[in-house]
Amino acid sequence: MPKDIGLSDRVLVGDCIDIMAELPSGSVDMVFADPPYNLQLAGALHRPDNSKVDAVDDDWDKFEDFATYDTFTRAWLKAARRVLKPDGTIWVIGSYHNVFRMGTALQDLHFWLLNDIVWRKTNPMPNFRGKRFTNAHETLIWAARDRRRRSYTFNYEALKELNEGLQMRSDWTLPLCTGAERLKNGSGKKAHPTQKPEALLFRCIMAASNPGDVILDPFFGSGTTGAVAKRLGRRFIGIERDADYAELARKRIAAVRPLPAEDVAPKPARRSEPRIPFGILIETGLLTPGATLADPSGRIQARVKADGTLSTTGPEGDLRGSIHQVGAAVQGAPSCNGWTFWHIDFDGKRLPIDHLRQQMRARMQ
Amino acid sequence: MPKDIGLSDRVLVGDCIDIMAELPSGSVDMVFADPPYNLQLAGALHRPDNSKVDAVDDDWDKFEDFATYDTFTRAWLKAARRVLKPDGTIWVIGSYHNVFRMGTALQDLHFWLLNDIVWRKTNPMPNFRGKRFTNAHETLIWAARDRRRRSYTFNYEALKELNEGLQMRSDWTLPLCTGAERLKNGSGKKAHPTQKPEALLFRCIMAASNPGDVILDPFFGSGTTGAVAKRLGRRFIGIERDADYAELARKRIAAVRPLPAEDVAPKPARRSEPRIPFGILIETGLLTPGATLADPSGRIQARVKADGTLSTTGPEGDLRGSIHQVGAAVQGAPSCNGWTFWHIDFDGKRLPIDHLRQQMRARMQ
DNA sequence: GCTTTTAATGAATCGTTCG
DNA sequence: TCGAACGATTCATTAAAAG
Repeated sequence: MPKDIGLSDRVLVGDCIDIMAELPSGSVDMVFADPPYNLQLAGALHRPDNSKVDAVDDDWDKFEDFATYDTFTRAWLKAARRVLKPDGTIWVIGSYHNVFRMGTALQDLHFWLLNDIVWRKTNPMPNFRGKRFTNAHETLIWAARDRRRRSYTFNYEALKELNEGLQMRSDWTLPLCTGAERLKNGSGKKAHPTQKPEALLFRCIMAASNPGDVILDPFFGSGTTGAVAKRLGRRFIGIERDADYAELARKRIAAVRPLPAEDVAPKPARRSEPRIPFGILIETGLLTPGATLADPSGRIQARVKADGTLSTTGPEGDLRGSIHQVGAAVQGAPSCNGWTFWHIDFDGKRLPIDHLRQQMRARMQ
Repeated sequence: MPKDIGLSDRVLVGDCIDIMAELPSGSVDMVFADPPYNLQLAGALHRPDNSKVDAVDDDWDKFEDFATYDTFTRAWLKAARRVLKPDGTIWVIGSYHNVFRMGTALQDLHFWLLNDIVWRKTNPMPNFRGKRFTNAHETLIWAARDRRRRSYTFNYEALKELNEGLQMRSDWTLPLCTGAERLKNGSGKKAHPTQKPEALLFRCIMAASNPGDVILDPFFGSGTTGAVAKRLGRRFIGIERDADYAELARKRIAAVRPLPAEDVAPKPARRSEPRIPFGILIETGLLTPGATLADPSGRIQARVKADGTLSTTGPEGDLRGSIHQVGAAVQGAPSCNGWTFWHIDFDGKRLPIDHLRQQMRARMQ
């Protein structure tokens, strides 16, 4: 146990660069940092139902330009590196707005990148204007303080167990922090704009620290890092600029009870079969655009398009849409399972395209 | 069709920075780039059974330090930006070794990031030493040439169809390029170390280009970009430093047959349909002055005037204006699509007036 | 009490055309 | 070039309200 025990399990209020400068060097086992993302939002965004999106437009996320953001990033990373033990590791989380600048800064400051981890959100906010891909993930970078030191903590076996006996991969599928876990203020609104789910911190802390280790979070916010650290028997140092958030975090953590590790194992992953979009059969070449599909009798035919739609001529004119939509339309039925309705001739046999879906599932195992 | 047709559908051998300098500026619709990853492997890597992993250790992947890699990256990105049309977009792909430096360079060169995309590999190479998470993904960055230009190509509807009616997300699950698709040399070994799956290029090209567009790949390698571009009715310019790889790509692409044009046209977006002024419905008798329109619930009503305006009594007095203006006002919303907001009773059903617009469009064919 | 509908919301760099 | 007008656009969850 280090002697600086007095500093741990506390939330310090102030600028993280200043406060880290006061901490003894080489005293921290792991850093988790969720800094401002520098979102650069232009105007208000409305949903199709005309409601306004509650965006992150706080002052703490505003930077004049990339150079200002880089200066800030390098300053706190440098301070964090001094405080880390030689065998320590750091986690940072960000989106495409800032994560490339953080990754570059980490490499320039001689951190050694171990992995980039993708947090796949099961329930992200959609892209309301249809102008981009749904931004459905955030990126974490996990890095060692030094290239040379190879004795950093990585609880390989524990993570493998968490993943049902398979090596934990670099993509983690987890829901957003919503519902009862999301801290609310008096009026029922979210108390902090960017509260992270505890499951995310659980996995980072479980992977890269041991019970009794000291974990530093320089952008403590609502205190998720502290809550999970306490629950998993780790110590923590939180730094937060906003006194109200710091107080919120203190109260939250005070209510947390440390638990034996076996009681906090996450829910096992769902075993359901993965959904296979029809389009992937085309993208991977199992089906060719222009191919002809037919109903079980062979009387109704339709043509496969490159975008995964079918086209055919129905009683009321041209039809184009998904395998399910066109299948329903040609039958005059309210709905249709296109996977079992549409068939393709293969080796002289007429097989449902569900057969191709099974092949695809096997490939994607 | 542009006049520089002579340059497209060719594989040029040489340094991509030199060759791009010879191309006319603003002549390319989309760039796809899979540059060297700067892997920095310390020594040979062995599997648990002591077999050696066939890692990427070619000379083209060796850079002395980050500064050298950055200089190279900025030089080819700058050249690519000059060659791009003002509304063009660029895709780059990389791993954590180099993608942060590419993202930073893109931002510094005033590209405007649109998405980062995660390619989740269904069958990644495991981590043999158990010292890190299985590196199971690579990252693509999709960026517009300019922040201002918002008319870049994004075939939203086509991508949505490829994903069975749901918005395409920023995480794509696709298998590695293996089996018959993987090009082999005479002795049965892989002909190129980093051949990308055609399914990956299919999605990029389908999303961000139209048939006939020119797609430039400055690190052509085995020519996956060219093969998929040709198949989807796009033109391409490939640049490859290694004459043997260029020849491999030429032969590969020569065997590709373009799909029929009708099969590769993306599903058209609604905004590309001809504009119908509301007043035409009245002029042509589809709607009669004096008719009553209502909101979806039927609670709010308005009266159609002969000049194509609506009039109603709102909470703050009489309102009169376009279907959009009045719709916004009665909802207290900043804007409103009057076509979908206002309904009319027809054969006992309440239908949006967009239904009448569809009839009008059909008549005007 | 139970089921069905409706409403709310999440780190968002989210438009195009015409006069 | 700029302002005004047109009009295109959402998924998974949770929770409250309605039946």
